[in-house]
Amino acid sequence: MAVCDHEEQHHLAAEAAKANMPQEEDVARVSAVFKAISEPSRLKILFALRQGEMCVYHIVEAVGGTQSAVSHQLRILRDSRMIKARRDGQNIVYSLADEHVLAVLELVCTHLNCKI
Amino acid sequence: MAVCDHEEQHHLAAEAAKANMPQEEDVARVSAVFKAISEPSRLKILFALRQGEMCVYHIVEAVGGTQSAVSHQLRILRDSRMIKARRDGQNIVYSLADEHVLAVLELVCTHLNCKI
DNA sequence: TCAATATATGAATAACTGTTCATATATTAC
DNA sequence: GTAATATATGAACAGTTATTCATATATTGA
Repeated sequence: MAVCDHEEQHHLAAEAAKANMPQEEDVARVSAVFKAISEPSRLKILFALRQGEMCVYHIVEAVGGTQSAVSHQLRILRDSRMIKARRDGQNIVYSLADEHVLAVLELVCTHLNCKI
Repeated sequence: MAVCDHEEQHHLAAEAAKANMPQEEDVARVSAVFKAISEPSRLKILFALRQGEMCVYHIVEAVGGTQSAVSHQLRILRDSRMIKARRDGQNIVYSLADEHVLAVLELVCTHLNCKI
């Protein structure tokens, strides 16, 4: 019956895990954030915006790629609330949504021991 | 010539962004970490392991799905160093790799204002 | 050695995602 | 109003990824 040498301990952990598992909806929300910042091209946009707000033209200049591709990526980052946008005349000016964004990036970079 | 009303400011930011952009390799490493924890099924495994180490059988019990699917996900999490494994007799016992893993999860949950 | 159990893995398929291209919308200047 | 500029978006295609199924490996106990 025992499936492993730690049946009692692991079973309790599994029960606790089920009891404390976040709701599907919250898992999906967290997942969406990580997915948004998991593409290299989107990561580069976030790294670029560390320097301050920029309009699309200059983001393209900073990260490369086509205007269309960057614009699609900006939408995904915006939908997942990692960046915010404001219109300024003909331009849309983007910036990081809040201090959490940089904090997450820095935490992972620390974890990986890579300087950014 | 000016592409936006903040040409000077944005151009400087873009130049700084290019100068401070992490190397492709580092972007890829950071990207890989976020990708690893961006799938709902893998996120659930991490949430489950908050309760302590568990063998595969009990992880399956905690998060659902088939043994094979969970095993594939465990490999991805392991390859990206989010979890670690040790053999214990017939079982492989998994646990979170270090305190950074939970810290990142909690940071994002705080950002989203969802309790986990 | 053999059987039983726990876990891992390769291949195939289905679903998802990023980019490109063409085009649409919005703002400004005339 | 029209032209020019900045940005966004829909569709299509290509590349990627998660799951399933079948099977392989590793450990234990007999």
